[in-house]
Amino acid sequence: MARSSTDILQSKKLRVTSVRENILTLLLSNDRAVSTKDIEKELKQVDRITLYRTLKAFEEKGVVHKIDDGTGVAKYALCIDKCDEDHHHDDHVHFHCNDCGDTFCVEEIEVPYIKTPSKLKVDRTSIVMNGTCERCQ
Amino acid sequence: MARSSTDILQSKKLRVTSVRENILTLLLSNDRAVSTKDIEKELKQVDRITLYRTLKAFEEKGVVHKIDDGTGVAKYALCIDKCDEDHHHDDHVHFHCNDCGDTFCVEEIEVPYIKTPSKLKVDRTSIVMNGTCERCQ
DNA sequence: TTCTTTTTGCAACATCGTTGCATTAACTGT
DNA sequence: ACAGTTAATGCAACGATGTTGCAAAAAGAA
Repeated sequence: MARSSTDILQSKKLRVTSVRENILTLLLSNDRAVSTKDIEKELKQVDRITLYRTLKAFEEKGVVHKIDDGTGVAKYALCIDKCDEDHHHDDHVHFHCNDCGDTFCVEEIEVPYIKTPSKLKVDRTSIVMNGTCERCQ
Repeated sequence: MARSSTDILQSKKLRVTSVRENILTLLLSNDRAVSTKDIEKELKQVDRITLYRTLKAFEEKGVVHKIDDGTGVAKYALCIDKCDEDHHHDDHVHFHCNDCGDTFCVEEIEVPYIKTPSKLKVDRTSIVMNGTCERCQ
């Protein structure tokens, strides 16, 4: 049950650096998915390229998962503990609010089984919902 | 039941130009969704900017719908006759083959009803499946 | 502390998409 | 068929997102 940024990095065998700790701390304090722009705005000293590479490293190690909410900019959210480098637990629905623009994971809903034509071999199903979130109604 | 590119343009009150007819003809002859790059490759004389604007116009009039299959590049597919400028019939699943890279609409499957936390007001649900298509197995 | 490996930051580049503006082509009414 | 209006096209320039190569700096191991 890693909860501090340092713990998470060490448990995933990632070098503990201040950049990584800062990014991870920001992710820990957000329940919504954040974009690279969000992070750049918060952590002004972080180099853009480093940020991309850090997030890629996090993704590969199962620390975060990347969310494509249809807005065209990638967003990232912390993986819950089930994630590792082999398997991402992002089988939940992602919700994007058209008002505030926030995107977050809806852990309550599992991706349902959808019957597909037998000719197709389905590996992954991703569901994005658009609408209005609780705060914006 | 508009089937020729000219018919489609006229029925949607879009000016009939050779660029539009060429793009539309290409879309008509493809069952898979095509990217701007695909179109540029086929129709070399078409200006990139014109292409983007044409596709945007088509989208607004309900001639095509834009598909985000998670690869980062937008793809377009002809709307079936139900589409108009107010409502897009893209409530079907989109399937992206990881082998050949093709993306297409799976008209057979309607987007199922998914029970959501009552706090969320859902306007739209989009489902993208990843896997292997019939030809690639 | 020293050595090795990774990370960082810079520059430069690639791709996707948009905006402004002048030119050209398509439609409208007569 | 023609002139006038409106919309589409093509060019240049720009913006946002993301990547690669390389040298300097920092982390971890001995």
